Amino acid sequence: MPFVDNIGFLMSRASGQLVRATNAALADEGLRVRQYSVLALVCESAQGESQRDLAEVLGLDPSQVVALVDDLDRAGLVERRPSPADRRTKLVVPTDRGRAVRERAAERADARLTDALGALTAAEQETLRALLARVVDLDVTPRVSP
Amino acid sequence: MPFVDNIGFLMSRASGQLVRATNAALADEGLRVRQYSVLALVCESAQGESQRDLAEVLGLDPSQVVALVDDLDRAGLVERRPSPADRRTKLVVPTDRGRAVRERAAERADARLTDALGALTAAEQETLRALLARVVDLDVTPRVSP
DNA sequence: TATTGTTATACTCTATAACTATA
DNA sequence: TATAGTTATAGAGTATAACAATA
Repeated sequence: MPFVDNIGFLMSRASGQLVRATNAALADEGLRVRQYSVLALVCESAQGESQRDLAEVLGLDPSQVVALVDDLDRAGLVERRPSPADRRTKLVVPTDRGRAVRERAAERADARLTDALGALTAAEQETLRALLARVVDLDVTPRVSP
Repeated sequence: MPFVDNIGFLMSRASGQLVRATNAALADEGLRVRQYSVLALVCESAQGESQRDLAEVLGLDPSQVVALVDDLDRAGLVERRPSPADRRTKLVVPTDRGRAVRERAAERADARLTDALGALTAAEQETLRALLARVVDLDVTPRVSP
Protein backbone atom coordinates (compact mmCIF):
# COMPACT_ATOMS: atom_id res chain seq x y z
CA MET A 1 0.00 0.00 0.00
CA PRO A 2 1.43 3.39 -1.00
CA PHE A 3 2.51 5.60 1.88
CA VAL A 4 -0.08 8.25 1.09
CA ASP A 5 -2.76 5.70 1.99
CA ASN A 6 -1.22 5.06 5.39
CA ILE A 7 -3.88 5.65 8.00
CA GLY A 8 -1.47 7.42 10.36
CA PHE A 9 -0.39 9.81 7.63
CA LEU A 10 -3.97 10.53 6.63
CA MET A 11 -4.98 11.07 10.24
CA SER A 12 -2.13 13.51 10.76
CA ARG A 13 -3.01 15.50 7.65
CA ALA A 14 -6.71 15.53 8.47
CA SER A 15 -6.03 16.62 12.02
CA GLY A 16 -3.82 19.44 10.81
CA GLN A 17 -6.51 20.62 8.42
CA LEU A 18 -9.15 20.66 11.13
CA VAL A 19 -6.90 22.40 13.64
CA ARG A 20 -5.97 25.10 11.14
CA ALA A 21 -9.60 25.61 10.14
CA THR A 22 -10.67 25.83 13.78
CA ASN A 23 -7.88 28.22 14.71
CA ALA A 24 -8.89 30.45 11.81
CA ALA A 25 -12.49 30.42 13.01
CA LEU A 26 -11.47 31.24 16.59
CA ALA A 27 -9.06 34.05 15.73
CA ASP A 28 -11.83 36.63 15.86
CA GLU A 29 -12.46 35.71 19.49
CA GLY A 30 -8.75 35.87 20.28
CA LEU A 31 -8.60 32.15 20.96
CA ARG A 32 -6.70 29.18 19.69
CA VAL A 33 -8.09 25.69 19.72
CA ARG A 34 -6.25 24.53 22.84
CA GLN A 35 -7.37 27.49 24.92
CA TYR A 36 -10.84 27.06 23.51
CA SER A 37 -10.94 23.40 24.52
CA VAL A 38 -10.26 24.35 28.14
CA LEU A 39 -12.90 27.08 28.05
CA ALA A 40 -15.45 24.71 26.52
CA LEU A 41 -14.85 22.05 29.15
CA VAL A 42 -15.17 24.36 32.13
CA CYS A 43 -18.32 25.87 30.63
CA GLU A 44 -19.85 22.39 30.57
CA SER A 45 -18.92 21.65 34.14
CA ALA A 46 -21.26 22.34 37.04
CA GLN A 47 -18.81 23.30 39.80
CA GLY A 48 -15.69 23.80 37.71
CA GLU A 49 -12.92 21.43 36.70
CA SER A 50 -9.61 20.84 38.44
CA GLN A 51 -6.57 21.36 36.25
CA ARG A 52 -5.64 17.75 36.76
CA ASP A 53 -8.97 16.60 35.34
CA LEU A 54 -8.65 19.02 32.44
CA ALA A 55 -5.22 17.60 31.66
CA GLU A 56 -6.54 14.05 31.72
CA VAL A 57 -9.55 14.70 29.50
CA LEU A 58 -7.54 16.77 27.02
CA GLY A 59 -4.60 14.40 26.97
CA LEU A 60 -2.21 17.13 28.01
CA ASP A 61 0.48 17.38 30.65
CA PRO A 62 -0.70 19.29 33.73
CA SER A 63 2.04 21.85 33.13
CA GLN A 64 0.51 22.68 29.77
CA VAL A 65 -2.87 23.23 31.37
CA VAL A 66 -1.33 25.80 33.70
CA ALA A 67 -0.29 27.91 30.73
CA LEU A 68 -3.65 27.56 28.98
CA VAL A 69 -5.58 28.54 32.10
CA ASP A 70 -3.16 31.45 32.57
CA ASP A 71 -4.03 32.66 29.07
CA LEU A 72 -7.76 32.40 29.67
CA ASP A 73 -7.45 34.01 33.09
CA ARG A 74 -5.49 36.93 31.66
CA ALA A 75 -8.21 37.36 29.04
CA GLY A 76 -10.82 37.43 31.79
CA LEU A 77 -12.58 34.31 30.53
CA VAL A 78 -11.99 31.96 33.48
CA GLU A 79 -11.03 32.14 37.14
CA ARG A 80 -9.26 29.78 39.51
CA ARG A 81 -11.23 29.10 42.69
CA PRO A 82 -10.06 27.14 45.70
CA SER A 83 -11.70 23.75 46.02
CA PRO A 84 -13.73 23.42 49.22
CA ALA A 85 -12.72 19.76 49.46
CA ASP A 86 -8.96 19.93 48.88
CA ARG A 87 -6.78 22.97 49.35
CA ARG A 88 -4.26 21.75 46.78
CA THR A 89 -6.89 21.75 44.08
CA LYS A 90 -8.03 24.77 42.10
CA LEU A 91 -11.33 24.65 40.30
CA VAL A 92 -11.35 26.46 36.97
CA VAL A 93 -14.67 28.19 36.36
CA PRO A 94 -15.78 30.43 33.50
CA THR A 95 -16.63 34.09 33.97
CA ASP A 96 -19.82 35.52 32.47
CA ARG A 97 -17.74 36.90 29.67
CA GLY A 98 -16.10 33.52 29.26
CA ARG A 99 -19.48 31.89 28.75
CA ALA A 100 -20.50 34.48 26.18
CA VAL A 101 -17.24 34.17 24.27
CA ARG A 102 -17.48 30.40 24.38
CA GLU A 103 -20.93 30.48 22.82
CA ARG A 104 -19.89 32.69 19.92
CA ALA A 105 -16.67 30.72 19.49
CA ALA A 106 -18.54 27.43 19.38
CA GLU A 107 -20.82 28.66 16.62
CA ARG A 108 -17.94 29.85 14.49
CA ALA A 109 -15.79 26.81 15.12
CA ASP A 110 -18.62 24.39 14.41
CA ALA A 111 -19.48 26.15 11.18
CA ARG A 112 -15.90 26.00 9.96
CA LEU A 113 -15.53 22.41 11.03
CA THR A 114 -18.63 21.38 9.11
CA ASP A 115 -17.13 23.20 6.18
CA ALA A 116 -13.80 21.40 6.48
CA LEU A 117 -15.67 18.09 6.57
CA GLY A 118 -17.78 19.05 3.57
CA ALA A 119 -16.59 16.08 1.55
CA LEU A 120 -18.52 13.79 3.90
CA THR A 121 -22.26 13.43 4.34
CA ALA A 122 -23.71 13.98 7.81
CA ALA A 123 -24.01 10.23 8.26
CA GLU A 124 -20.39 9.72 7.26
CA GLN A 125 -19.26 12.42 9.66
CA GLU A 126 -21.10 10.60 12.40
CA THR A 127 -19.42 7.33 11.44
CA LEU A 128 -16.05 9.02 11.47
CA ARG A 129 -16.75 10.54 14.88
CA ALA A 130 -17.74 7.18 16.34
CA LEU A 131 -14.65 5.45 14.96
CA LEU A 132 -12.34 8.18 16.26
CA ALA A 133 -13.96 8.01 19.69
CA ARG A 134 -13.13 4.32 19.87
CA VAL A 135 -9.54 4.88 18.75
CA VAL A 136 -9.06 7.60 21.34
CA ASP A 137 -10.76 5.59 24.04
CA LEU A 138 -11.61 8.36 26.40
CA ASP A 139 -13.07 5.88 28.87
CA VAL A 140 -11.35 7.49 31.77
CA THR A 141 -11.21 4.96 34.54
CA PRO A 142 -13.57 6.16 37.28
CA ARG A 143 -11.55 7.79 39.97
CA VAL A 144 -12.05 5.31 42.78
CA SER A 145 -9.13 4.36 44.97
CA PRO A 146 -7.21 1.35 43.62
CA MET B 1 -22.98 17.82 22.14
CA PRO B 2 -20.24 17.73 24.79
CA PHE B 3 -16.88 19.04 23.72
CA VAL B 4 -15.18 15.66 24.14
CA ASP B 5 -17.36 14.39 21.29
CA ASN B 6 -16.20 17.15 18.97
CA ILE B 7 -14.81 15.55 15.86
CA GLY B 8 -11.91 17.97 15.64
CA PHE B 9 -10.89 17.25 19.19
CA LEU B 10 -11.15 13.49 18.68
CA MET B 11 -9.16 13.73 15.45
CA SER B 12 -6.42 15.69 17.17
CA ARG B 13 -6.16 13.21 20.03
CA ALA B 14 -6.23 10.22 17.70
CA SER B 15 -3.58 11.76 15.49
CA GLY B 16 -1.36 12.43 18.47
CA GLN B 17 -1.71 8.83 19.63
CA LEU B 18 -0.78 7.44 16.25
CA VAL B 19 2.16 9.80 15.80
CA ARG B 20 3.54 8.91 19.23
CA ALA B 21 3.10 5.20 18.60
CA THR B 22 4.79 5.48 15.21
CA ASN B 23 7.67 7.56 16.54
CA ALA B 24 8.22 4.96 19.25
CA ALA B 25 8.29 2.21 16.62
CA LEU B 26 10.75 4.14 14.45
CA ALA B 27 13.12 5.12 17.25
CA ASP B 28 15.15 1.92 16.79
CA GLU B 29 15.89 2.94 13.23
CA GLY B 30 16.83 6.46 14.29
CA LEU B 31 13.87 7.96 12.50
CA ARG B 32 10.89 10.08 13.35
CA VAL B 33 7.65 9.92 11.46
CA ARG B 34 8.25 13.03 9.33
CA GLN B 35 11.67 11.88 8.17
CA TYR B 36 10.22 8.43 7.60
CA SER B 37 7.44 9.81 5.44
CA VAL B 38 9.99 11.42 3.11
CA LEU B 39 12.05 8.23 2.96
CA ALA B 40 8.96 6.14 2.22
CA LEU B 41 7.86 8.42 -0.60
CA VAL B 42 11.20 8.49 -2.37
CA CYS B 43 11.48 4.71 -2.03
CA GLU B 44 8.19 4.40 -3.89
CA SER B 45 9.28 6.72 -6.67
CA ALA B 46 10.89 5.47 -9.84
CA GLN B 47 13.29 8.31 -10.65
CA GLY B 48 13.15 10.21 -7.36
CA GLU B 49 10.94 13.01 -6.13
CA SER B 50 11.60 16.72 -6.27
CA GLN B 51 11.46 18.50 -2.92
CA ARG B 52 8.62 20.58 -4.21
CA ASP B 53 6.55 17.48 -4.96
CA LEU B 54 7.41 16.00 -1.59
CA ALA B 55 6.21 19.17 0.09
CA GLU B 56 2.95 19.10 -1.81
CA VAL B 57 2.15 15.46 -1.11
CA LEU B 58 3.11 15.72 2.56
CA GLY B 59 1.34 19.02 3.08
CA LEU B 60 4.51 20.70 4.27
CA ASP B 61 6.25 23.94 3.40
CA PRO B 62 9.20 23.41 1.03
CA SER B 63 11.52 24.85 3.66
CA GLN B 64 10.54 22.07 6.04
CA VAL B 65 11.34 19.46 3.41
CA VAL B 66 14.86 20.88 3.10
CA ALA B 67 15.49 20.09 6.75
CA LEU B 68 13.99 16.62 6.54
CA VAL B 69 16.05 15.72 3.46
CA ASP B 70 19.13 17.15 5.21
CA ASP B 71 18.50 14.77 8.12
CA LEU B 72 18.10 11.75 5.85
CA ASP B 73 21.10 12.77 3.77
CA ARG B 74 23.28 13.12 6.84
CA ALA B 75 22.15 9.65 7.92
CA GLY B 76 23.13 8.28 4.51
CA LEU B 77 19.60 7.20 3.64
CA VAL B 78 18.92 9.49 0.66
CA GLU B 79 20.84 11.60 -1.85
CA ARG B 80 20.04 14.72 -3.82
CA ARG B 81 20.62 14.33 -7.55
CA PRO B 82 20.39 17.02 -10.20
CA SER B 83 17.33 16.70 -12.40
CA PRO B 84 18.22 16.13 -16.05
CA ALA B 85 15.20 18.20 -17.07
CA ASP B 86 15.52 21.27 -14.84
CA ARG B 87 18.69 22.49 -13.18
CA ARG B 88 16.76 24.17 -10.38
CA THR B 89 15.25 20.86 -9.34
CA LYS B 90 16.94 18.25 -7.16
CA LEU B 91 15.60 14.72 -7.22
CA VAL B 92 15.72 12.97 -3.87
CA VAL B 93 16.55 9.29 -4.23
CA PRO B 94 17.12 6.60 -1.60
CA THR B 95 20.48 4.92 -1.08
CA ASP B 96 20.67 1.14 -0.80
CA ARG B 97 20.89 1.55 2.94
CA GLY B 98 17.91 3.88 2.82
CA ARG B 99 15.84 1.19 1.11
CA ALA B 100 16.85 -1.40 3.67
CA VAL B 101 16.11 0.90 6.60
CA ARG B 102 12.80 1.86 5.07
CA GLU B 103 11.75 -1.78 4.82
CA ARG B 104 12.51 -2.55 8.44
CA ALA B 105 10.96 0.73 9.56
CA ALA B 106 7.77 0.04 7.62
CA GLU B 107 7.34 -3.33 9.29
CA ARG B 108 7.80 -1.92 12.76
CA ALA B 109 5.64 1.13 12.13
CA ASP B 110 2.83 -0.89 10.58
CA ALA B 111 2.83 -3.34 13.46
CA ARG B 112 2.60 -0.56 16.02
CA LEU B 113 -0.06 1.23 14.05
CA THR B 114 -2.22 -1.88 13.85
CA ASP B 115 -1.73 -2.14 17.59
CA ALA B 116 -2.78 1.44 18.21
CA LEU B 117 -5.90 0.83 16.14
CA GLY B 118 -6.67 -2.39 17.98
CA ALA B 119 -10.06 -1.15 19.12
CA LEU B 120 -11.26 -1.33 15.52
CA THR B 121 -11.83 -4.38 13.35
CA ALA B 122 -9.96 -4.60 10.05
CA ALA B 123 -13.11 -3.56 8.21
CA GLU B 124 -13.57 -0.56 10.49
CA GLN B 125 -9.96 0.48 9.99
CA GLU B 126 -10.56 0.37 6.27
CA THR B 127 -13.69 2.50 6.64
CA LEU B 128 -11.77 4.98 8.74
CA ARG B 129 -8.99 5.13 6.18
CA ALA B 130 -11.40 5.78 3.34
CA LEU B 131 -13.20 8.55 5.24
CA LEU B 132 -9.91 10.21 6.18
CA ALA B 133 -8.72 10.05 2.59
CA ARG B 134 -11.79 11.97 1.50
CA VAL B 135 -11.36 14.59 4.23
CA VAL B 136 -7.74 15.11 3.28
CA ASP B 137 -8.50 15.15 -0.41
CA LEU B 138 -5.09 14.38 -1.74
CA ASP B 139 -6.36 14.68 -5.30
CA VAL B 140 -3.40 16.71 -6.38
CA THR B 141 -4.38 18.49 -9.52
CA PRO B 142 -2.39 16.95 -12.38
CA ARG B 143 0.54 19.18 -13.15
CA VAL B 144 -0.45 20.43 -16.58
CA SER B 145 0.05 24.04 -17.48
CA PRO B 146 -2.98 26.20 -16.70
C1' DT C 1 8.37 37.31 -14.22
C1' DA C 2 7.76 32.84 -11.83
C1' DT C 3 9.61 28.70 -9.64
C1' DT C 4 13.07 25.54 -6.83
C1' DG C 5 15.64 25.19 -3.21
C1' DT C 6 17.51 27.46 0.70
C1' DT C 7 18.32 30.30 5.04
C1' DA C 8 16.51 32.71 8.84
C1' DT C 9 13.24 33.68 12.38
C1' DA C 10 9.46 33.33 15.47
C1' DC C 11 5.89 31.07 17.50
C1' DT C 12 3.31 26.93 18.99
C1' DC C 13 3.24 22.36 20.65
C1' DT C 14 5.23 18.43 23.13
C1' DA C 15 7.94 16.20 26.65
C1' DT C 16 10.56 16.08 31.17
C1' DA C 17 12.30 17.23 35.41
C1' DA C 18 12.11 19.45 39.62
C1' DC C 19 9.97 22.27 43.14
C1' DT C 20 5.91 23.82 46.78
C1' DA C 21 2.04 23.08 49.29
C1' DT C 22 -0.96 20.20 50.67
C1' DA C 23 -2.97 15.35 51.59
C1' DT D 1 4.65 8.93 50.66
C1' DA D 2 1.76 10.65 47.05
C1' DT D 3 -0.87 14.25 44.57
C1' DA D 4 -2.16 19.23 42.51
C1' DG D 5 -0.29 22.90 40.78
C1' DT D 6 3.68 25.35 39.12
C1' DT D 7 8.20 26.74 36.95
C1' DA D 8 11.82 25.92 33.80
C1' DT D 9 13.89 24.09 29.75
C1' DA D 10 14.67 21.78 25.51
C1' DG D 11 13.22 19.84 21.36
C1' DA D 12 9.88 19.19 17.59
C1' DG D 13 6.41 21.11 14.61
C1' DT D 14 4.31 25.12 12.07
C1' DA D 15 4.25 29.48 9.57
C1' DT D 16 6.43 33.44 6.98
C1' DA D 17 9.56 36.14 4.65
C1' DA D 18 13.38 36.80 1.88
C1' DC D 19 17.16 35.43 -1.20
C1' DA D 20 20.08 33.04 -5.20
C1' DA D 21 19.93 30.24 -9.17
C1' DT D 22 17.35 28.98 -12.93
C1' DA D 23 13.30 28.77 -16.02
